[in-house]
Amino acid sequence: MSDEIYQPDVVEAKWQARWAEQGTNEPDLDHAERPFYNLMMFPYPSAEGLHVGNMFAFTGSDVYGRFKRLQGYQVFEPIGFDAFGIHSENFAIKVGTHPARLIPANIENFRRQLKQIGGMFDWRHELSTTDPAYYRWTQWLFLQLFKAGKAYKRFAAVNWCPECKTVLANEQVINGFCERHPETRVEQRTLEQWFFRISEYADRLLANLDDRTKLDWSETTSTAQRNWLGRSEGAEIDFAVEHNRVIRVFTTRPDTLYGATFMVLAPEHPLVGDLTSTAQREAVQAYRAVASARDVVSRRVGEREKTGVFTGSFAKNPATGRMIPVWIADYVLMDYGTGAIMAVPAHDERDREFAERYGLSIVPVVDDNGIVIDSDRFSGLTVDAAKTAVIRWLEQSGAGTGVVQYKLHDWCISRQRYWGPPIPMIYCDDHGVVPVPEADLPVILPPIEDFRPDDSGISPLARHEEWYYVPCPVCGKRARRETDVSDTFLDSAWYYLRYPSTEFDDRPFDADRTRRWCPVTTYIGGNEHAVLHLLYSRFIAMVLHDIGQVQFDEPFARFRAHGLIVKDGAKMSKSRGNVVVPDEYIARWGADTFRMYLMFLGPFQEGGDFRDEGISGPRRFLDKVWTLVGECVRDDMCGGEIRRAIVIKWHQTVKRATEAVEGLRYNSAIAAYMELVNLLREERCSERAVVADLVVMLAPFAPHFAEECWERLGHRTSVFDELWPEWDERLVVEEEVEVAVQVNGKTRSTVTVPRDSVEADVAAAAMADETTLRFVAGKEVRKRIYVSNRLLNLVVG
RNA sequence: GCCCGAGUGGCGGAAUGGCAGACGCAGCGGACUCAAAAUCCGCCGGGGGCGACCCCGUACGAGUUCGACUCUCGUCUCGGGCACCA
Repeated sequence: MSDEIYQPDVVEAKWQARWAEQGTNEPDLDHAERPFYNLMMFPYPSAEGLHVGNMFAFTGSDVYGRFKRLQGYQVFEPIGFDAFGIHSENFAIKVGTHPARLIPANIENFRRQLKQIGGMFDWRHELSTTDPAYYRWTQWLFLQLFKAGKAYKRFAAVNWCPECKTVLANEQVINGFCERHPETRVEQRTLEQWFFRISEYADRLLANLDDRTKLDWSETTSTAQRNWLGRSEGAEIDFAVEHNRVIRVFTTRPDTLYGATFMVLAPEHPLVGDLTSTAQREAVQAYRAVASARDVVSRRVGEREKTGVFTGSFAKNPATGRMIPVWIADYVLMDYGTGAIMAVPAHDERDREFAERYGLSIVPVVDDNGIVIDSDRFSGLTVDAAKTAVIRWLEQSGAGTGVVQYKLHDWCISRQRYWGPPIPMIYCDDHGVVPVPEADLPVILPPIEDFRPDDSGISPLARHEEWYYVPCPVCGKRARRETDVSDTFLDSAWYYLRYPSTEFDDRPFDADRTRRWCPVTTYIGGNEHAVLHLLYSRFIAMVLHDIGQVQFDEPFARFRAHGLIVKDGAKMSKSRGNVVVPDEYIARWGADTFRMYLMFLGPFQEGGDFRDEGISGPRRFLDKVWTLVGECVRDDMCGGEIRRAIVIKWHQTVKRATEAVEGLRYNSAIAAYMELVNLLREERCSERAVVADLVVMLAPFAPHFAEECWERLGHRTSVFDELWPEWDERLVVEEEVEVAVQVNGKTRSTVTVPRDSVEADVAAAAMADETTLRFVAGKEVRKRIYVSNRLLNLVVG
């Protein structure tokens, strides 16, 4: 190979092969003394392959992992494929190829691309969620939750597309219509489905967000989780109705109880039937029919016009003693609070709109200053004081209690689909719901060809009798399998636990391995998973902790959300047609240049704009370093004494780069390297010690390039067996510094003084400076502010 | 509507409250070349001055401070998330 010309393709092929041969990226998982688990979100292997956004995310995480390795950690950086799920299945249906045939080809392509960009992946521990050796344990996980009482079955509303003949996820419903059939209105159906009791964990999921020892996360991500958990403090209050029944409501405004002039129940509320008078029966039934026909999505976010129907019944306001009418309306949701509200039209916009439409009375009970009025003994209190006082009164009188509500709902994990792990449950006429014995796992997903969903509302698996019928594990009589598969988010809720233990086929995760490597040291991923994936993973870890399976209850000690790559001002997406395919850039410029460019275009946590022109800069930079290394090898040009300015810049660069990389400000680290190289070139210096440090610091960004340079410098071992350089704080500042001289806060001049000069000396130098004097002449210096080695401000007047 | 995040040259962006625009891209001028590419040297926020230099400038308006891109309050714009959550 020519030493003079940098040929990325040759260099990259050489080092990728050598890393594989020598196991460079394979830490000793059983004996690592400084283990560092560097995790990135595993991709869904689409047919299109990895795009620039994926490459950006993976490279940024890889840079950090390589940096930690150079700091002396044993870094485990695994990768895998999130290959089950509705995306893969829908794509398979669209192109008419079975997903089991489609996915391996996609994975093969992803694997090629991931190797191509030079990630520090430990390929011994690759996994795919579709592998029976993996989903066996996903099913095992379900059984542990079932045994712990954290999984249960109940009826719940789902979106149903009559054209697709299947259940849709909420994201697949666009304004009440099917994503794939824009003319077909989505309906609501009620099916019996499996749920996990995540809402039991709401307070713990919330509390840990504030515990930095367990959870050091991007603020945007923890804020998103806080909002999603949706904690509200308030009260549950009972309103008496006829026949000794009560309507229980939840409110965050117990202070407005005296202003509650009517009640509203969700149309599905179980008391509606009993409360409906004969005269109103027909209207109520019609309204309920309309509400239940509407899909789940538009029921929530569709047109906001408030509609409702009077039930014919009245309830007694426990504070005023007045009888108030009970209505039903679909703006009240059955799955939040108690499914019933006390309406306070004077102080709630929705209630006001409803009251105005139907001519219901509006009674203000809070004045403009936030003081409660017309509320008996609570009048005159502030809103906050009244909340407390009303709750105390409710509790004393037995009419209600103070409660905390969360928006978080239990996690529905049933999918009436094919491409997922079958839920490992069996239904027996005599023994009811029976879990599949753990020894019988995995319940293999049968390789059926008619995997498309049909009209029945049950999974395609139900059509296959040879699979569907199974002996009851208890009595051996003919029983039926659960035909739903589990949510993809269950696959990804525990994959980090599997990675260190992929070679064990008799346990999901080895206890020693898990203790050594978990929780994950640093997790980097997209904020689109701020709630679902990251929340579900936390919940699963808590359950596993509580049943004694793992020692931690938070899976990701540190999480950082990376930014988005945009193109032409818009997020990259297929529909916009602005997706950039990385392969051609890598072929033209080399993987290292591509990595450098991605890391240079903006702060990693903010993302940036992908522009073709920008990529030549990092390539020119690498070419310069290549030349510098060549010069260093031939003739270590300023060997002996290095110029002072270079020593200073060298130490500054180490400092800046160390701090920038640790803070994921990769663009700043690269800029620092460029400045150092520019100076070395100006000074015609290729001092060996400086060049060697530069190559090491460059290694996380341009790993193949750095390895090659390291070898050219005469080394036989991998550059990743080196240690990241350290700086000497005393050598970060020049012996002579230029201090800015301000007059009344405006910079007017500079003076050069010895480093760490005292204020009086700097002031003397300033008063000898001609430019400064022009602004000070004839005026009295009333005050001086001195910032050591930086600035002197003279306040004159 | 609510909650985050962000507004700095032609562009991407840099600045523990201390010389705004580092670094890179693009552009302009020059060197080398028969020529082009590559490479190298120089210029590169706006305005004024022959010049040393001066004035203005970090979305907008106030404030705190000796000093504000940075902190506080308000306004506007963009991006993202949540959303009939009582």
